[in-house]
Amino acid sequence: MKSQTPPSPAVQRLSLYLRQLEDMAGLGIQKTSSRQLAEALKLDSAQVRKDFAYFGQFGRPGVGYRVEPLIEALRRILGTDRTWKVVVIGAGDLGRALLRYKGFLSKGFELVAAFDISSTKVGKKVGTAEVYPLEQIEQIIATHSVKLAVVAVPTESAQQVTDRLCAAGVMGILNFAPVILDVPDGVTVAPVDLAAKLEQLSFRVAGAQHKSASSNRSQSRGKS
Amino acid sequence: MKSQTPPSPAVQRLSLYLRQLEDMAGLGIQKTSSRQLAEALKLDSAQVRKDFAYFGQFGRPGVGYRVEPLIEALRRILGTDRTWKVVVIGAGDLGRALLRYKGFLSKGFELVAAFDISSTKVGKKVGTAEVYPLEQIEQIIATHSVKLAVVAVPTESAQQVTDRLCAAGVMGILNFAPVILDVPDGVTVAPVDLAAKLEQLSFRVAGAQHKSASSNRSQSRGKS
DNA sequence: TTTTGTGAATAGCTTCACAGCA
DNA sequence: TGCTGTGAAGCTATTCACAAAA
Repeated sequence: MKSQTPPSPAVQRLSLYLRQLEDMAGLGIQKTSSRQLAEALKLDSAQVRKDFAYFGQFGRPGVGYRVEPLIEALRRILGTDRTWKVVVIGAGDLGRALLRYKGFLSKGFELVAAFDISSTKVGKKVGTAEVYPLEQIEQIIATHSVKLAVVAVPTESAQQVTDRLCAAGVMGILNFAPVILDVPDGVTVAPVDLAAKLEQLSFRVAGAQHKSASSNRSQSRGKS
Repeated sequence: MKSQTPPSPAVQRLSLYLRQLEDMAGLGIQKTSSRQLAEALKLDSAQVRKDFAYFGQFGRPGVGYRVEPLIEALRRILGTDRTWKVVVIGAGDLGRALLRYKGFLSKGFELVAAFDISSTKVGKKVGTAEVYPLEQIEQIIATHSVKLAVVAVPTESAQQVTDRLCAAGVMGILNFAPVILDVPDGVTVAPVDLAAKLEQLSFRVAGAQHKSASSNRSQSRGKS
């Protein structure tokens, strides 16, 4: 029980472990092992054990891990043992696609409202959320105590929207705009740059062309 | 001119440098320095220099880097000095949002076709691409020599669609389905797991709650 | 046996610090 | 002086390998 600070790659893998364990639970599987998890996720089994060890002791030597308790533990660690309210800024194609995506709720994220500058979109319902005018960002974030937001606006308005979100109390931002957002200390940004992801693929594929000895194993990251 | 193999984090940052340089070029800026780039991207200036050094010598001591030549060099390295044809599998909300996104073309990616199982979507045009039935995947990939694909289908069909793509000659896959895809050697997968990204935010925000001494600087990474 | 948890060893990445060019 | 390119140092993360638990 040393409890060092967890490497951030380990925290990212926690999401993968959780997903895999949820899949297993759905199949009625009740126990598993670091080896089984490692195989499914293409990792080293020692890595699985070490990742868990940063957060506590969850397994039993000679036996392995019980699926359900481990799922609960990972959710507690990730903070998704409760439901987070999330707002989406920008009800363009991408924003609306996210609002309609069914997978967030079961993972602990409820999209409670969307915001858009265009009056043709305001008032419409997309998925389970209504689209509000930008003016109401502060009010709705405050009344719902929203801590997480998705930025899906054009690049030009991303920073100013972010400033308002931070001022209104948002602490985590999923950013789809291809720009590095400036945020105050304590606010976390998770960038999603799709063009950059394609560029990484381009690099690997173009690189694999000539030097046929591509060593790089990669379900690439994400770093990402 | 040692040309070690580039660390994969360095390759990811190449996309950031390129984006920043393109922004600069758009503003008419003709030269820059590792310090300037580092500041804009919140990195260390030595890191910027080292990242470039993996691929060659692009700057001049005492002067810095010329923006335009550096952009061209980075595009060549990333393989986006040409245009890649890309297909999108799945014309649901997300697939259609991607098909309508204007930002890919200028980055060197042309969405040439979409595929969907639903006959109500087949035949429609979304963005600049037409939606074809799944049966035509092999034929269209072959006739256009498509090397990159986006998987935006439900989790259950992601692996089988992937198998077909790989068999048809696709070498890089941007995967939005929350599952680890099995691919043959030489094929690269870039996963985009949005729920996992939100979980990372949840972890940071929930963690920052009690232990107010959050040390983790982070435009987090994703890695990914 | 099997499988965890973990110190020790290794590998990988980032930052330092400075020689050399402009 | 200002800035690059780069070995060396320092730090972080992964893998090894084994003692202890079941």
